[in-house]
Amino acid sequence: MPLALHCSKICFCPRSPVKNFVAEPLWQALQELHRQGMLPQLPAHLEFDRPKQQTFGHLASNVALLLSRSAGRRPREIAEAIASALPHSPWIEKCEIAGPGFLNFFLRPAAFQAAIATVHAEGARYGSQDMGRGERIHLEFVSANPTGPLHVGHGRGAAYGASLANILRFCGYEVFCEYYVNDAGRQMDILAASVFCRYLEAAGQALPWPFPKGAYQGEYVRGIAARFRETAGDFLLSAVEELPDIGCMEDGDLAMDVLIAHLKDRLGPEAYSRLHAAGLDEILADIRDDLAGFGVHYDNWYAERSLMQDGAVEGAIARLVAGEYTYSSEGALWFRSTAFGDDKDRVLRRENGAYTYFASDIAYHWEKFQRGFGRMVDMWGADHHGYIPRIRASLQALGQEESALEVLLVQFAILYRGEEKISMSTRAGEFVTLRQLRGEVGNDAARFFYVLRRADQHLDFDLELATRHSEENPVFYVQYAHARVHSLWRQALERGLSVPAGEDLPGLRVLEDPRELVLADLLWRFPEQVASAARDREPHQIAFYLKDLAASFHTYYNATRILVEDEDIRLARLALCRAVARTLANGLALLGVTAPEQM
RNA sequence: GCGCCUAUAGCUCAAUCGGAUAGAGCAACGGCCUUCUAAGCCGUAGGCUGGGGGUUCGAUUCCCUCUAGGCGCACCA
Repeated sequence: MPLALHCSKICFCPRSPVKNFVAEPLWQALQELHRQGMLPQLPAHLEFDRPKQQTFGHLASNVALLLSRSAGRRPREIAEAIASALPHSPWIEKCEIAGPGFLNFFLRPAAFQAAIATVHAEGARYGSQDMGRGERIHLEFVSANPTGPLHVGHGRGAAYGASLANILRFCGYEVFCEYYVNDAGRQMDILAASVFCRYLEAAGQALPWPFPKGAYQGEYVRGIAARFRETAGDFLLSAVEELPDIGCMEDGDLAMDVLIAHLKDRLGPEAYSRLHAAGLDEILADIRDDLAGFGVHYDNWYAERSLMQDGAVEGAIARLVAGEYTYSSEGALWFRSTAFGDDKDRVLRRENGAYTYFASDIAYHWEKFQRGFGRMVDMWGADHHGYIPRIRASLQALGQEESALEVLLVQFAILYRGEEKISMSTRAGEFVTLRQLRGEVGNDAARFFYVLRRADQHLDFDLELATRHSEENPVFYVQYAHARVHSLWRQALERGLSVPAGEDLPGLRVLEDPRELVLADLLWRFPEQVASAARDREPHQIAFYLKDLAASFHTYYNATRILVEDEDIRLARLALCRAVARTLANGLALLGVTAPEQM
């Protein structure tokens, strides 16, 4: 019977009582009217809205409005017929017709009491579901160049990606998180040259020109150079002879290229690669450690160089060539991306024979498909949005299902300290690192603040606010609600009052206060919210839900005495509070935020 | 110039693939601690959802246009 009960808004959560409580009687009524001939067509699925206004009930259906056309009758007329055809239900108090033809369902307290029982029964799994049905999904996020420590902009991508991974896993997807390491290419050479310059300084060798402005200016480069010199000795000094005079060069980028070419030539492949690795290895280790400390974990770190080494780049390009999507011009090999809607064609192999970043990225995405991922989600900085058309073009040219790639753009986080805006530039070495941020505001506040906005919105991150332990700080607001519940437990035990024991759920029929029902209604909503966040790839929905739930709890707590003498009432209220704490903890866990039992 | 994104209360942001009277927090104002944590609660005020047009039972949401911001337009990554 309920085959067609796929309700996109409610039935994402198979265990939501709503489906059984309202959808089934409604479906029966619709079928009855269908038999009677009033409704020639039935909807493919039922949807419910949660009305913003209490007078509109707990759940609303617009089915009468939708069927109006095919039935050739006015919506209200249909609504009235449906309402009178509804079978009796122990969960439904009444059904009203309102507005243009909405059916507003009012539920009995028993329905909400059942929701509380569900939370207890499912515990840490409450809110989880199988909408993903084990589908494999590849998540790539952060993937910052290993040319320096992560800064607060990367932190946003990290928090967003890790939270999204948690949410998708909770929804039954098999999630694979990967960090793409851009360890090949010019930026890494610039890092190597930067380390070289600092190395000379550490060795007491004066540079014949000022520290290049095209090099990485950050202090961390000095540290890397000093440690490299300790372990590797002075062997790099051979490259000092006949250093090119780049001091007089106007073009900083060109100057770096000249310096890099000199180093490669003078040191030879092996020594140069040691210099190259000195920066890369240390910075990558720092990034891994930083992310792990932030609660962000990857299943794999994928090296761009491995694509070069195992021929994946050549293989992918060969396919493009074979498909006649390429041409040669001005000594370079071009991909005809304009054939797939890109603004201009793109270089794959430069005049000097080196592959572009784009070429390895094509190979990388091709390789993801080879590994069997039917769906991949890339999280990129918003400044890379112009890159999307060419990647999509390459997927099409390679005959891949283009819709399998989702690109989520993460806007920059703009850092403030009160009114003061803190500007950042990696190259100039002026930035607040993620590590500094974590030290200053803590992991919990950082993780929560980062996902408090939609990813595609600019984020103003106020360090002052995040560190303030006050009512203005939403993360403490939510955590405090959780801690309060545990405080109740401690209080009860101290006073020798009985509390709900183990698996046994006390009778909940005494929970009839409107505030209690509102709370239970919110609990009920959690699985729906999780599903919605997963579908839209929007962790902020969880953060907002948690703020709502915490607010409702604080209201309830202030208005209602929990630890009363009457044991039936006390146990029932404690069970409700416990369910709130459980739900808060589950939600916070999805965001990588702790749920302290005491504050 | 072309393309993408954005525009909602004084500020920062929500609004469940189009729903009913657009919601929170902060800031402002007024209340609540001899009682379970005041890191809390209650109340008041605050809006032509940037302007205009279209689609329909119904638009903050979809389409067009204008305005104002952000970002991107490399043989960098």
